[in-house]
Formats: sequence, C-alpha cells, structure tokens
Amino acid sequence: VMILRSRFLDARRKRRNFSKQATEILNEYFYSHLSNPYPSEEAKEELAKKCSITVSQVSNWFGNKRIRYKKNIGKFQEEANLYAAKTAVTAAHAVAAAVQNNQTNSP
Amino acid sequence: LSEDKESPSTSEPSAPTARTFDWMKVKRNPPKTAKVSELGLGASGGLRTNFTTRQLTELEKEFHFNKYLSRARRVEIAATLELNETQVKIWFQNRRMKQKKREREGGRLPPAPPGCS
DNA sequence: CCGCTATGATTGATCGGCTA
DNA sequence: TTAGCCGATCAATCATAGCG
Repeated sequence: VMILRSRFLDARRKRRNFSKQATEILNEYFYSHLSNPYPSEEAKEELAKKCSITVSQVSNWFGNKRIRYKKNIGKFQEEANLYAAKTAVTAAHAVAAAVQNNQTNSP
Repeated sequence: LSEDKESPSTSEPSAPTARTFDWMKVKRNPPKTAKVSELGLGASGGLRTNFTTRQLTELEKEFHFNKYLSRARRVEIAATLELNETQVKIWFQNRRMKQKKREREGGRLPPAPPGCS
C-alpha cells in the first residue's frame, strides 16, 4: 500500500514555478476575461509563446486557476482588483492613443 | 467574434469588483462508479477509483497491443481486473488522449537533461 | 529546521457535440 | 435512437517550491 505510490516519480517531482512575468501574463488574461476564462486553442498558443511554456501548461494553469478561484473567491479578491486596475490603465492608454490617432486623421 | 458579457446570472446589477459568473457555479455530478452488486454497501458512488499498480500495468500492456478495445476484449479485461466495463472504456479513452498529447508537444528536447553527472 | 500554504501536474470521471 | 469517441474540463490529490 505504502509503496503503491510507485506511480514512480511522476514528472511532477521536478516541478518548477513559472517565471514572475509568465504568471503576470496569465493572470492578466484570466482577470480580464473573468466572465469567461476559457481561452481558445489559438489564445492558449499565443499565451504559451508569450510565457515561454507549453500549451498544456497554459491549460493546466487555467484549469487550476478556475477551480481554485471559485473554491474561494474571497481569497482572490485582492488579486482580482490588482489586475482589474492594471488592465483598466492599459485600456485607458489604448483609448488615449486611439483618440489622438483619430484627431490626426479625421480633420 | 468575441465580446463576451456572460450574464452574471443571478447577481446584483453592479458590484465594486469581481462578480459571480456562471462558470464559477458549475458543479459536476459525482462519479457513479457504483456496481449494481453493492447497492447497500459503501465505497460505491462519489469516490474517485484508485487503480492499483497491477490494474494499471495490465491496462498499459493491453493499450500497447490495441489502442482501441472491442466489446469482447473490454469485458474480458474488466473481469480480470475487477473493474467496470465503463472504467476500462474510460481508461482507454483517457489513455489515447494522453498519447496524443505526448506526440503533439512531446516532439522536443526529450533527452539530454543538463545535469547528467 | 519545521509547518503550512501556493502551485504545477496527473488522472478517473463528467459534459456536450458529433458520428457510425 | 444510441453507444463510443473526441476534446475540454472538472475535481481531488500528489509532490514539491516557497514563505514565515
């Protein structure tokens, strides 16, 4: 029984946390799509490239994130607000750029 | 082809942050791994079956022989390993997906782990 | 060094869609 | 109409990484 764990050194043994920036990118996507955090295959590939990890790892990350998020929403409130603010700033910049671009082209 | 806006379902019009969306409420039905034989005994439903090393070894062996099972073979395996036909069927289903996944992204740096001393 | 939490991966089983 | 398969996901758990 004890040695039943002979699932022999699953690959999980040498687990490595993702880089800080990779986690940053994943969280940004997750919270900016909180209403439906299910990236398409294409989106996963893009995220995988940006994070320098595999598509499967992106899938694992979202799978774990969704489950753990809904298991204890309160625990992620702080994180949620943090990324919500960050994307808001990004959106603001985008709007500002669009406005400026619009002014220089429309007249 | 994008714009979501999933209905926050049964929620308040607007909250400061983080509303509750439908995906957060999704609940899966518990496994019905019950065997018609034990209707009054424990260990039937709601639990994730833990396959023994022997069962996994046999299933793996069979998988390398056939990626797909015939009904007859499935019944045979299930009886031998004391599992449901469904469990055997699902095991093969998952095993095929696992195989495909490995072929797909396993196509890179398999050997040569730096620390080989 | 120890205990507890955070996190990546694994996997039996479920869900919805499609096909023979 | 129905059972098996696929693809994605869930949900529980494993083993390790990281922090106090």
